[in-house]
Amino acid sequence: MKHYWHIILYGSLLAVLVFLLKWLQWKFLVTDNAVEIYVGLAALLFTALGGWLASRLISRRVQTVVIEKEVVRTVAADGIDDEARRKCQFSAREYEVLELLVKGYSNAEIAEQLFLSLSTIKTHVSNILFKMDVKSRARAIEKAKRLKITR
Amino acid sequence: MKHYWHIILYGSLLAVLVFLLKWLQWKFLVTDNAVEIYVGLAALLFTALGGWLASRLISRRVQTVVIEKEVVRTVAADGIDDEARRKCQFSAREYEVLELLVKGYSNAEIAEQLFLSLSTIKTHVSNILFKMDVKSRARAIEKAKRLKITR
DNA sequence: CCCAAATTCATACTTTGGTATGAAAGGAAT
DNA sequence: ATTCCTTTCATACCAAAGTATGAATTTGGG
Repeated sequence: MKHYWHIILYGSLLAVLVFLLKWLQWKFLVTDNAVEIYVGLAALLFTALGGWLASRLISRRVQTVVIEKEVVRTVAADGIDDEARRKCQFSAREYEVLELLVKGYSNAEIAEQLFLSLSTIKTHVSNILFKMDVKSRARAIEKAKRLKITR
Repeated sequence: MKHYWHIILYGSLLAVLVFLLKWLQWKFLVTDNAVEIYVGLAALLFTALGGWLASRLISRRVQTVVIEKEVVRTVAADGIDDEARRKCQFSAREYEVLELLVKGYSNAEIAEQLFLSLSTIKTHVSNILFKMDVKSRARAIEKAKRLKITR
């Protein structure tokens, strides 16, 4: 709606390029295989143009999804600690451990399910608690459920 | 990495179109202004191609954003399942302890808040875990939240 | 009043949780 | 190639959780 300038810009570029091509044709038509050159050139140019155009138009879709991001902000307004969220950038493994931890599994059970040693789970859990800024798995469970960190 | 076919397909299409344009040129070059026609045609074709290509390549980003959508939906109204709680037969005090336990508080913190000794809390917690048929406070928290026993 | 249940507290003990530290191996980015 | 991050594991140590048992006090109902 408010992006008419896209079409205008595209039309203008089209016109300019057509004139450019006309000029190229007038200058190089004396040689035969010059045609392929500027056709290929035009193809590349317009492919790039189409790609740029599509990327601009698709970026609008991303912005539409960003509206759903604002719903996240709404949750943040309801009590999500943005600073905590940034600190909570879990690694892939840590998130796996967290999912089981939140289900109430003990370290030994998590180790068994992920085929890892108890030491490894202890390390992961310790790092998770640090990243979540809590001092016990009980608080981690409560916080994770409250902030909807896991499903 | 595993999308080499994109480039291959693009190259093939480019070749085909160049040959097509060559044929158009051979057929319509007798007339002068036919040049603008197939140049415009080529422009449109390659613009569309570029757009399609870009849309295919960019479609991934949109999916990445959608993941954050799942974090959003949270505002579900949560009520207490009285029946689930009655099945556990908690005493008044036990329920008080349970409410704090589910919030992730440690035994010491619960004792402090209820003005009771640590021993008393341990007794209550132990009885709560027995009544809930779980073996750790972590599982108790998970179960209580899943069955909506507390607020 | 008496009984049963609830509440409180303690002591001792075992298990689990959590921290600190170090180290080794593999992957990815510069 | 080197550096950084992740993942893995180990050992040691301290704190917290959980169990078992016993006991004193309170409370509500028959």
